[in-house]
Amino acid sequence: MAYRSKAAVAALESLGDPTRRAIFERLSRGASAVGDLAANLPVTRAAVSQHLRVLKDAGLVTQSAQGTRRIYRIDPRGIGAMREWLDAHWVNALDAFKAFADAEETLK
Amino acid sequence: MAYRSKAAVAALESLGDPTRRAIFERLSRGASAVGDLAANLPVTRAAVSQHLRVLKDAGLVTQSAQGTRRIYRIDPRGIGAMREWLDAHWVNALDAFKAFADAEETLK
DNA sequence: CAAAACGGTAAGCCATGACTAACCATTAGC
DNA sequence: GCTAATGGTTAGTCATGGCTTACCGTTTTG
Repeated sequence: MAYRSKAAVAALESLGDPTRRAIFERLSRGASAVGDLAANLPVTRAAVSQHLRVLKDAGLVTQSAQGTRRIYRIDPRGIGAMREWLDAHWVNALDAFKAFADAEETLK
Repeated sequence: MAYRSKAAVAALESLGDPTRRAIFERLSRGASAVGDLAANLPVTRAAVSQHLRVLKDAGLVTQSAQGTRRIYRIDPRGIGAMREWLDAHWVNALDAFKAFADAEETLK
């Protein structure tokens, strides 16, 4: 589970940036090449390339070559890791909240 | 849905920071006062207070007074918004992936 | 093989934001 | 009412990281 949570942390870190979120959202609607992504964003191709590297290192996207074009697409595993992280903390939070509510109750 | 996704974005933005994640993880294991949080973190109380404000604005935590102490606890709604955001993009990604796989198939 | 298309990389600039120190406000307890 | 406890706020510093420009490598195409 340690490596899972590490993946989740990397994913959270990555999606904290607005531009990376924009890239991620675009890719979730379909795979795309670097230049095509950059054409629809207010930053240069170089910036997009750098962001894609971060997203890839975080396990959120995968890359495949098609001639000179690099096609990027969402890697569902990255989302999965985040979901697990969120769910774990959600369960914790609900337990803690329940305990809190019970304690409140017994005080009355 | 717009306001939901806005909440999700704020949550993602917040949890991009390591210190805020540490605070969030601690709170998911139980409510805590500002001073107690700071005592277990490598930053000052002031920094923790600032982070808590961000987390609160993002809908990830709630606050309640107990004497002079401010008790912070996880707000499950924040996590919920993030889950929805993730799930929406997950579905998109899976659809896109399926379409991609089908296209690959028809090429053979 | 030459030129074009496509992207990754390096160096450098600059803005954002995380942090601390100092101060102020509120509540509790003697 | 005075003191301690608790924490929010402000001003200012500094590092992180996002962006651009320029350059280089690879693959395709004529």
